[in-house]
Amino acid sequence: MSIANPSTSEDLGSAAQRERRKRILDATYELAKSGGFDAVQMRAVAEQADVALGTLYRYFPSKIHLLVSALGRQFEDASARLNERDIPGDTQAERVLYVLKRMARGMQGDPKLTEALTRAFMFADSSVTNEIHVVGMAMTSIVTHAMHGGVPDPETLTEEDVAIARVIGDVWLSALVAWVTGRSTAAETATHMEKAVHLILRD
Amino acid sequence: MSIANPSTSEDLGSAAQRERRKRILDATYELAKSGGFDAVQMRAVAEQADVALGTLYRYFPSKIHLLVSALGRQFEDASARLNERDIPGDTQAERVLYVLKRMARGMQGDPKLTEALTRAFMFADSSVTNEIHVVGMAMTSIVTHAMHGGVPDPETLTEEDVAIARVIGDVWLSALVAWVTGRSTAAETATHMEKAVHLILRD
DNA sequence: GCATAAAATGGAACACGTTCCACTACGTTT
DNA sequence: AAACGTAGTGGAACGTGTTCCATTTTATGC
Repeated sequence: MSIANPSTSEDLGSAAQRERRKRILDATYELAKSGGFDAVQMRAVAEQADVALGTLYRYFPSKIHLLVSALGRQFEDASARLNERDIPGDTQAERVLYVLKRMARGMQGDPKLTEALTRAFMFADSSVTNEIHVVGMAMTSIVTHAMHGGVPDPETLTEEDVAIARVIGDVWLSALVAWVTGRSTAAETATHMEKAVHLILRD
Repeated sequence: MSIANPSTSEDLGSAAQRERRKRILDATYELAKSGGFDAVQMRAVAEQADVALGTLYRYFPSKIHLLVSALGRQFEDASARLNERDIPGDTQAERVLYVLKRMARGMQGDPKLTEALTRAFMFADSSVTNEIHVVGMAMTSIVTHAMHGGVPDPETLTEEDVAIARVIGDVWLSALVAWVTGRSTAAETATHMEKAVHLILRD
């Protein structure tokens, strides 16, 4: 009984199980990318991952868990990639806007995928806390990293910085939802984020 | 053919239609209040409103439209009530926090209702733009009103003010979602909002 | 009043998330 | 190698949002 909760546990189980989990997340990714939230149907995911429906549910107890886990993987990748290099910009605001715009560009390139993952994130309840936390940490890490123009030294990372990062993350999430649901355009979203960041980070 | 889109149209139709619409929204409210999002089942709403299922769908084309419309009614009421009186507090931050706390208290008193309405709001797509807009306007109005400590004179209401109100609204929404989905407590939410508002409004 | 169009009704039917179950395959222990 | 427990399978079944349709009721124009 090594995988009590395969979606969050550190213990990833046997090679076969890791393989299955990967196939499932890959199938989720593909379906989300081509058809958005609605296209990620549990039967379709199971079929494309070559796994029985029951098995899918053993690995991920709901569609929301599945999608939020996929989102977590995306964010961790993005965070790792961004943390590799230094962030250009002379002020905190400039650097934060740089990474936000970069992320926005990535998301606009895959609108269906973004829609699916954002929807899931917004719909998640407390049973998805662990998966959500992964995403929240990645987001905070990305913003604080940008604020400091490099990997944040734990010394210089104040409470205040984290609070700021969270507020920016909140605004970003709201803007993202508005964009994903077709209530605002990409350009409006960009303008809004720009205003918000300058409001919060007046270096 | 007077009600092409009864949920958003200004033309509210005949008395019988207005009456039906009200019964439906009341039923939605009751069900949401006692059982949250999941309890607002279309068959249940129809039955409680004493209306056929098909009729319910004629008035509100989806569960989301229904719930967001109910949310709009709530917000308009709240906005109207708040705009009646002056807001106590010496600084913008104090006044804004005053109204946000007031609203938070109201929502915490009806957690199921809040959960249902917030969920719907987060899940709404572009087909619900009109209903969403009602909510957004009410929110902005509440915040700008608080910032100015009274009904905002259109003269003194700058672009900047509106941008600030929107950012605060965004943070508030994110915080609300976190609370509603059980990912943060009421106390944490309050603290977070306090920090955010002081960050944004440094009078 | 009557004819006609619009709205409402009751209920069947469909789609997809989720649950459940009987059965099979696989790996571990002895 | 046999027995046992866990994971996986295939598929039926259920709940709820949504659609559809035949029929009845209500409203409107003449």
